[in-house]
Amino acid sequence: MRPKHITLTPQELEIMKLVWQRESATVRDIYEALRERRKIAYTTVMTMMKILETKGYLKKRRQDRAFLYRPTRPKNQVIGGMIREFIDRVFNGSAEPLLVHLVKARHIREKDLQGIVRMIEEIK
Amino acid sequence: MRPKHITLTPQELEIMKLVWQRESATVRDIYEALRERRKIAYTTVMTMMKILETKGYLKKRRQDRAFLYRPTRPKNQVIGGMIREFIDRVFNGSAEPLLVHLVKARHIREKDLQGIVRMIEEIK
DNA sequence: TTTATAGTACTAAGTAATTCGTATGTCAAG
DNA sequence: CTTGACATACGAATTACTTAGTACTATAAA
Repeated sequence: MRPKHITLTPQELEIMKLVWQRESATVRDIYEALRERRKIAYTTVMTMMKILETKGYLKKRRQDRAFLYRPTRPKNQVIGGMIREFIDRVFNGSAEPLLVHLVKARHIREKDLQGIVRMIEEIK
Repeated sequence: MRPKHITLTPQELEIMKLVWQRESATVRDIYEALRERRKIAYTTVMTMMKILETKGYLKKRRQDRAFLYRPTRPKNQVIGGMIREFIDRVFNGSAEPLLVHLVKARHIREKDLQGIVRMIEEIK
């Protein structure tokens, strides 16, 4: 049996993106960054960051009076897990149909497609 | 408050996949297909299919005593919407980082990568 | 020293998603 | 006619996710 995949919920991801941008951050840092986009309470952010800590995505240490949070895992690794979960859920674990969809649906600009071709050539 | 899902939830998707496979299906058809994989109640499937109908993903007509459900939208269109939502949420709307990730993380088999290169060549 | 401020801890409530039980109706077999 | 199988309708419990209020603590300012 495949181990249960614990991925980030939408709001958790939103916060993690901001922490990754900063390397480390306090609740207030993230609160203010979120506040620029929408109404949210300080304690809501605190609760979410505490959840992210218990889930093992953040670790904290005290800095002066407040906690300073740092990511425990690199962004690429976590995002990779989310892609994996998406592929499992939507395409039954096969990545190729996703790739086909991306290319065919023209979600990608022409010049980026050429970059992809070069990348593939390098790998093989 | 969590933003309402504009796309299919995981369980809704699981059911829609089975309906798409069959072109049309009764609650019992889907119930039996799901039952092969996991324990689930008949009425649970019925509730989900009713939800999918009110959300506009399925339409029904009576066949003998039971309802026969049909998809209202093609699979490709719905899956495309889910990919779009994923890209928006995880990559802030930009598809290239996803593509790069797929290629670099070796989620794709070598021969499929070559197929992608051919597909790109055809497009341009 | 008293008060205001900035922080955490704890609790709880609202909403979405998932699950299933019970009541009820209909039809066919006995 | 009665019974059993199978279907829907309706209601509701459960779990996950998101949000935020209130109480308390420590520091800084007056």
